[in-house]
Amino acid sequence: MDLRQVRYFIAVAEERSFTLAARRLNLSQPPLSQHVQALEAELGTPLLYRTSRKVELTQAGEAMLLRGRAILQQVKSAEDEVRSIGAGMVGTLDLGATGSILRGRLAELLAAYRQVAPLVKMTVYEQAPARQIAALLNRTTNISLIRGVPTERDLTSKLAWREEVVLAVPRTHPLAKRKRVALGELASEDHVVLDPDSSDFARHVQTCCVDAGFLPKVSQQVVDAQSIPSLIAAGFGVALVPQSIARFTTADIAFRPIRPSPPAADVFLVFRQDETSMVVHNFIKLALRYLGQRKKPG
Amino acid sequence: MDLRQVRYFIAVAEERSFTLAARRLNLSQPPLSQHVQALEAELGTPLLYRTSRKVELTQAGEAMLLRGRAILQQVKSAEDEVRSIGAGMVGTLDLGATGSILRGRLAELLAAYRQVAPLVKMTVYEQAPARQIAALLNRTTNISLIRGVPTERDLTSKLAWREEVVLAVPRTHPLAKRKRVALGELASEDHVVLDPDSSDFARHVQTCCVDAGFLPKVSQQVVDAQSIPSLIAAGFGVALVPQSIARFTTADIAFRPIRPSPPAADVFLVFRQDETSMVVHNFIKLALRYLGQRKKPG
DNA sequence: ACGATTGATAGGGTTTCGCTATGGATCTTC
DNA sequence: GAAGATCCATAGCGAAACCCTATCAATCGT
Repeated sequence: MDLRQVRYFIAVAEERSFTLAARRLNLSQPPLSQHVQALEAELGTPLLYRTSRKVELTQAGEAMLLRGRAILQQVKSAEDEVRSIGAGMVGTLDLGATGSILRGRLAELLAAYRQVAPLVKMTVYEQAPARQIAALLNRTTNISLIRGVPTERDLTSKLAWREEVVLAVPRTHPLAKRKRVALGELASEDHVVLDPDSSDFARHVQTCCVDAGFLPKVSQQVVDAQSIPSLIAAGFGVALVPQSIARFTTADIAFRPIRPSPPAADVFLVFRQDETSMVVHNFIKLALRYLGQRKKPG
Repeated sequence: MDLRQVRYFIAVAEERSFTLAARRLNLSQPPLSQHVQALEAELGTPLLYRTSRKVELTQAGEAMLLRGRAILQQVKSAEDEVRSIGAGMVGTLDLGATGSILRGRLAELLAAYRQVAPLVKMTVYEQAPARQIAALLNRTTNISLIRGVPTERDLTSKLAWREEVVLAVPRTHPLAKRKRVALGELASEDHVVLDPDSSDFARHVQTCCVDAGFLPKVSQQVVDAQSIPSLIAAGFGVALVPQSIARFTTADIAFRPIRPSPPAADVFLVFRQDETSMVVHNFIKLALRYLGQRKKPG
């Protein structure tokens, strides 16, 4: 059985006429007769009761009409679905990110993406960078956002955005009065730092300080970047934080740029090199375009 | 989209190889590649991720595989259904018959038919002959069993069976001692008769009696042939009944042949000349064959 | 490094497809 | 009531699709 035969038969059945159906199908009448005959021969039963004046459906024809419509509908539905998946507009997308990135700029990125591809089922896993790499490699996630490029050969990285390192101090602190601060001036301060085991940003900051000639004196170590502002406000000292953390600020805290500025903390989109999912590629394409448009968001 | 393309793609997807799939399809490998390419081009997305060493499904391919299987299954199911209907093994069959015929030989005929075509939904309407003709003409029923051929030009009749007219008398009646009885001998008897308005058999008997030179003296008129035996047993007189009524007999009654025998009451299968239902034609064919095999049932 | 295997591509013969022309049958119209 | 119109089926022909064999490019295994 051929879909063309089904389409042709349905046209004849609906028009109750070979001639009209042929017109509708942009076809001449003879091949239409032949195809319907072929279908009837294959099914071993007449589908149409023909007189030279009118065409009526047999019972088998009635059934064939209903079933044929259902088949064509299913075919169309399958085409649409496959096309959507192929275009990366339908499917699943599993992301990995650390809490600070997730609640920072990633949230706005995901919101923008959801507007473009609302049928994609997104899941975000909040995990430490090392776990994210592992998850990418064992195909638990498709994309990760991490600071720094992983060395694994199967992974590709693309720069998502750069975050300047800024100083967070209590408003009562002497440095709060300054317009900008040099990194070396923080050698004698108490520092609130993130856990370097789980935070690439913490390691980045540590490297910057070592390059500036000192090892920060740790008054408090935290796991979640969001807890830093309240600790600063409570007088635990100062902290070097990504610029984006400023969104979680309170009135008690001031943020000041570091000058000369240390290297920015770069956030990368990381994914498998052999990734086949069009959803993933589509997301990456849209994300880079979106992030490129607004390099410096509020 | 073409069913062949779908079949070919499914083979490749299942075998994870063009070469093996081509072998399974009794086809060489190049046209297989081309058909899959054509399908991918039409859907605007790759379905397979090919290296020169192995073939894997893309997400779109996974969806296409599932949908394709469903489509082929539905096609096969449709083919089976249409074929069955075309062979007259599935569908509906509405019959009309009078009570005596229905509870007589028709019951056994329907039982035999049900064994052959158990999927046919049968409905039997018990109605007077005139209503049966009307029901046939307005397509309420497909087939009727009536005595005598209707005159309507749109109807076709085929002899189903012939029923001899026999005499029913109480065992105490003088005629019960006879081996056979002539019709003329019944001129002076009291007769239990069916309603001639609703019974072709009653009219047939009446004609026979008139041909024999008398008009039966009616002691009692009934509508249902089944009530005759008990009335005979109760002494209401004699009755001329179809042979098949003997199955409802009791010990108090004797049946005797009429000699010389009057014309038999012929029962006909009647149906529309333009009937298209294969169920109907199949039933008629099977019924005539079945009835022909056992002309004289017990 | 070389042979074997896999999928893609090229070219040719056969089948299928769709078109025009025509036939047979019925309905409409004058 | 006969002629024309309409409808579906058939016949014959040119074009397109299809499937084949032969070959190429790339990768895997020895």
